[in-house]
Amino acid sequence: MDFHGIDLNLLAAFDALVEERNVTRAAVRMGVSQPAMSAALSRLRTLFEDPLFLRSAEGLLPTPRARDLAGPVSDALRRLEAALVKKPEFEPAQVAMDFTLGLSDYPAFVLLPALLNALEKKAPGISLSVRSFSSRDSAVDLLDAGLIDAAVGVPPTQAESRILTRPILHDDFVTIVRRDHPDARRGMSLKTFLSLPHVLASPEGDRHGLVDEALAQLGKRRKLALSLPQMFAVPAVVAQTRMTATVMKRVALHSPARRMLVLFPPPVALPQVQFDLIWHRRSETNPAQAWLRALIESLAKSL
DNA sequence: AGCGAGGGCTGTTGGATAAA
DNA sequence: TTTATCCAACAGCCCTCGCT
Repeated sequence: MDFHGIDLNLLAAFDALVEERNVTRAAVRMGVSQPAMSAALSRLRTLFEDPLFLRSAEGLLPTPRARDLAGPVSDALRRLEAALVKKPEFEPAQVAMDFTLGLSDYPAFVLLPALLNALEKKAPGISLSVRSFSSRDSAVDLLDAGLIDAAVGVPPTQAESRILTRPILHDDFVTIVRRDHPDARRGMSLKTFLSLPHVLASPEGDRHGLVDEALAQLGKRRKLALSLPQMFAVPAVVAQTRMTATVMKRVALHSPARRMLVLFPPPVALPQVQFDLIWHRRSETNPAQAWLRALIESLAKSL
């Protein structure tokens, strides 16, 4: 067997290029600079006497030679990794470390109490930092930059091979008004719903939400009196005004203003809201991060 | 065997340029 | 506009070689 001239790191670079189809992202994945990855690609081209990847509008396209090599190289690297890198057992009770999670408001509200209680019991040496994010794709940016270990939020708009997701939380909407509201004694009909001023919680400050989309399909519009980014302020506002709001059920049920509110099924059909656990492929096999993800998933299931 | 010098390789940053 | 590539200058590591 003659491996003369073949550097295993070059094969790892090739594997990263096959997966990412982009020199810059492959460089990030390998923990080297972009020029270094470009140089590695140049050495691979010399080694295999083939251009391997060609630039196109869709990114780097593998040549037939690169496609032939991709599977065997990937298999070989996985086998070598399994054989050579004996991963240490992760013992949560013994470690001292900090995890950073990206959480939008709702997952932070729903998950954090249970998560902190579980960490105190199972891993007292682990502390948490939380970074908030507003738009659905900024979680991906934070993961790409390595600023967070995982995120929980609405699924990213575009599927990316380097970003992994799993649905862990669902919730339904309810329409809320204050308990002694004179216009809602007989329930929440569509007519009543449309006659009341509405509060909309929107992280991006939009004045158009899922309710407005559902109403538009019926050819209807509601009166929006207030749009605010603080989702958890909405029940308190509704409890002390004649406004109504349509919010996720847990937001209403766990609000301090819960006793002053009455909850109705929304008079328009609204989809269930889904929140995903989101993480980067590079942390897929990290024992500590895998343990944290499994813990978050099991806690979400038990809610 | 141990040491130091020299050279090659590969990495970095910073900048320029070409191509999609 | 974004991304890939190339270049220059420099740094660190490792191997080879010659010497003791």
